[in-house]
Amino acid sequence: MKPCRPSCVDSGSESDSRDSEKFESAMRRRMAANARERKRMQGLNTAFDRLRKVVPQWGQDKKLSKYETLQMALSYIMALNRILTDASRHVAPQKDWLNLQFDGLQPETYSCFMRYNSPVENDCMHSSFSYHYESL
DNA sequence: TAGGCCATCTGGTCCT
DNA sequence: AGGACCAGATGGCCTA
Repeated sequence: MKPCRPSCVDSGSESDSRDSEKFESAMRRRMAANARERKRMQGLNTAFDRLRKVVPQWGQDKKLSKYETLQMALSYIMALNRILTDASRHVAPQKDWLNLQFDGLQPETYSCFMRYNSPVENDCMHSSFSYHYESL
C-alpha cells in the first residue's frame, strides 16, 4: 500500500467535516476500485487456467507461465489450422467442410495432439509446433 | 543472491 | 459520476 499523498491529509480547517467526508468517500471509491480490479484479474487468471487445460503441455510438470500459455495457444491453433487446410487440400477435396471433420480427420491425424501428456508425443509435437518451450 | 513470475495497488484514460 | 481496462510500480515467493 502506497502512502497517502500530502494533499489528501486532513488540513484541520473549519471545513474539517466536509474534507473528512470527501476523504472517506475517495477512500471508499479507491477500495471499491481495488476490489473490482482484483476480481477482474482473478477472472483473467481463471481464463488462463482454462486455456492451460486445453493447450498441449508435453511432459511439462511445471505450470506454463501466462506468456508461455499464450505462445503455446497460438502455435496450437496454427497447427490445427494447418491440419484442416492440408486435409481439405489432399484428403477429400470434393467433400464439404462438415464431412471433413469426420472423414478427413481420422484419429491418427490428430492423435499426436491428444497424447500430449505422454513422453512419446514429443517428436510429433516438435514437428507440428513452431513454439518450443525450451527456446524461451 | 539475482532473475523470473505473480498479485496487488494505483492513477490515467475511455466509455456509458 | 462511476465502472472497465490498462500499464507502471512495488513487494513477495520460488528456483537455479
